[in-house]
Amino acid sequence: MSDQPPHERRRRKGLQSPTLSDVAKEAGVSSITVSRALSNPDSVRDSTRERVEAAIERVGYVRNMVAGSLASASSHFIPVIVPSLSNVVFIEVIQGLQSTFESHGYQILLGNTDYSMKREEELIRTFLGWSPTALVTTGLRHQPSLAALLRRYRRPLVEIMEFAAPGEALDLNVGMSHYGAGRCMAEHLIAQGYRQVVFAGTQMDGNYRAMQRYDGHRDRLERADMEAPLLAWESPSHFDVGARALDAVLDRYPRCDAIHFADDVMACGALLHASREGLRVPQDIAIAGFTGLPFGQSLTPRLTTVASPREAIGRLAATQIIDRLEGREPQRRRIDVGFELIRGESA
Amino acid sequence: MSDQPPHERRRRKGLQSPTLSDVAKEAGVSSITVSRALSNPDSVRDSTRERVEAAIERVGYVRNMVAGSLASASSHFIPVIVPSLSNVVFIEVIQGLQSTFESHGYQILLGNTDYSMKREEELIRTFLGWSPTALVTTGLRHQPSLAALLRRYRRPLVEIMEFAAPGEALDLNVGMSHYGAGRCMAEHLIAQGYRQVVFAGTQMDGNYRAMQRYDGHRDRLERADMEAPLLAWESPSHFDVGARALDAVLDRYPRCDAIHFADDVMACGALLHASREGLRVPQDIAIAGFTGLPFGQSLTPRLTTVASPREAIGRLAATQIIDRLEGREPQRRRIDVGFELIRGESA
DNA sequence: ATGAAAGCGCTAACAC
DNA sequence: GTGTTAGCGCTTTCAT
Repeated sequence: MSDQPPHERRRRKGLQSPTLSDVAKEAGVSSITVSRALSNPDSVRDSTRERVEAAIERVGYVRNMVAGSLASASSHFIPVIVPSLSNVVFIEVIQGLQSTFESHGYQILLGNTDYSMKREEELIRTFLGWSPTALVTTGLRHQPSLAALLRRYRRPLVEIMEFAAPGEALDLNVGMSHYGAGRCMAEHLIAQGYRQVVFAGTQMDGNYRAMQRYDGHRDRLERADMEAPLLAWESPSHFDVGARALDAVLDRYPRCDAIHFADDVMACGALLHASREGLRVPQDIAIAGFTGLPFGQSLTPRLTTVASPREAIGRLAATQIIDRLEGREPQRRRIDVGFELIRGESA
Repeated sequence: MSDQPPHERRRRKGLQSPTLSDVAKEAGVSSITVSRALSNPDSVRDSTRERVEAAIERVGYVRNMVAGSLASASSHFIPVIVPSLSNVVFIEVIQGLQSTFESHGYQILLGNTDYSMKREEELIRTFLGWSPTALVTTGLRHQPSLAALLRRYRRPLVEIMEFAAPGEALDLNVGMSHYGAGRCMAEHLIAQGYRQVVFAGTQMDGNYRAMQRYDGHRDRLERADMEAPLLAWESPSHFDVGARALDAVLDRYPRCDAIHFADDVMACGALLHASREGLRVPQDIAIAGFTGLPFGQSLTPRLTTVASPREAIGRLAATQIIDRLEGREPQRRRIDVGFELIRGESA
């Protein structure tokens, strides 16, 4: 087609940046050869590749990734859906994913659900329009319509943070047992001799992994014939909330001797507040957390907590995906990254 | 393969998901009408739009953003280049950007330079291949070849974190004076009567904004006929580094009465270490930081620091871009977000 | 190892 | 307000 009158006749906004065929002309080859020299250098002769590279340099070619993705029906994008960016945990997971993906040429598309499953579905539906290479999402619970969609998805999909029961995950899975973590800490508190333990957390409805930790905590306590009161706040976790939680617990449960917090931020807030108020930890009140953030370990007393391998979750999830993409079916489709009890002096 | 005789004959992997023209057929209109109903609903008649929407629903259409971006030579991607993801500061900036962009339908592409200008150039060159709508990058210093490239870039570009001198920024700019922040704290320390102040920071070469703060600090001290020794570490900022810095300063500068840290993380590490070691702050040694992180304000004594409006930088940068994209030229091309001295009890 | 042709699915441009 | 046509710049397919 294109009955070009004299010469050059790009109808649209073209003529801005040089294209593959500009490079091809410059190098005296066809554009497909340039394409190959770029995406699979070994498939062209050395001398050809060198000429192409020189031509690219000369014309100042920048590869158009959008066109490439359309033609190949696959971008190098990998959406990563997390429930929050205010929580360091997810930042560290993202770092683990990012560093691994980056070295393989994949680019993360970040989606933040604010703990809303509805938002998760919207985000994923939008991202699917970008022909993503793979998908990473947080948790095992999704809206039924999204779950149905994802079951039909034919590319690698990893659900992170929680360890799935056999058959529970949609595809790949990297995570830990939050129920187990909660139970583990409860076990420790019982062993330390605490008899009246309150669990305190924030946004326990949306953040159902915190609720799983509570479940583990409660089940273990009930097995020891102890009650397991729960105090929950609506605001996101913050030092201040931890401080207020400490006051509230002391007020409402005067005989309470230990608080099991749903996360380290609250726990540290409480720890610092206790020291300001002249309360001795753990003698007057014991404090335990979850996550294993560095600054809990810099405080005096050091925070007793359960540490989760956050960056490892990111790295392993990325590795699972890359294995699959490179044709090596991952050895294990589900990976339990485990957790570790850190015995500080606070509980 | 697939030498499909008469009709239907999608040569490639097609036939997976429905396309615009499938929807068009279903709705009994042309595909451009469907396109318009999607991108500019007001440009089609209500009844048409409703029929289109119903058709979309029926065939389960997912819009192909890649094809759209190719045809319009513009994606809805906005690359955001930051030097680090381990530093909360940039996380908060990203949150500010993300929340604003998201509500306008733009998607961030995150790039992490690890404080390398070379890496910055590589990242931006790659991202340009995605036909980004705009660009956000950190700082005013770039490799000359990148600066040249960016000067030719014809879409909104914001350089964040530092406030530029007139004519210094490439296009738009949102930031603060780091020199001024360093000087401000030095001023405060002098006014408090400290006579031997050491500046301590990490990665002062790559992180030249920390060096600007040191410059402001040094200039102010020298004006008061004081020396301004600098202690620098290569490792990234961390509580431990702050603790070690405290030891090192006490060892090498026995008469030192105040330490001005390049950031709050180090400063808090030092503060906690001091309390472990039984040093009184500020009587034995005063400690000052920079950033204004919440947990510095939860410690006892509270950290004296200079707070930077991090999320505001993100929001304002995003707003600048959106104004420009929507045809409203921003009132000010450079925005100084300023900083604030927080007087804790630590210095 | 290289090339020619045919789209990928959408939107810009220009009718009507 | 809606349709027709011609690409956007690349990669797939098939041939040599």
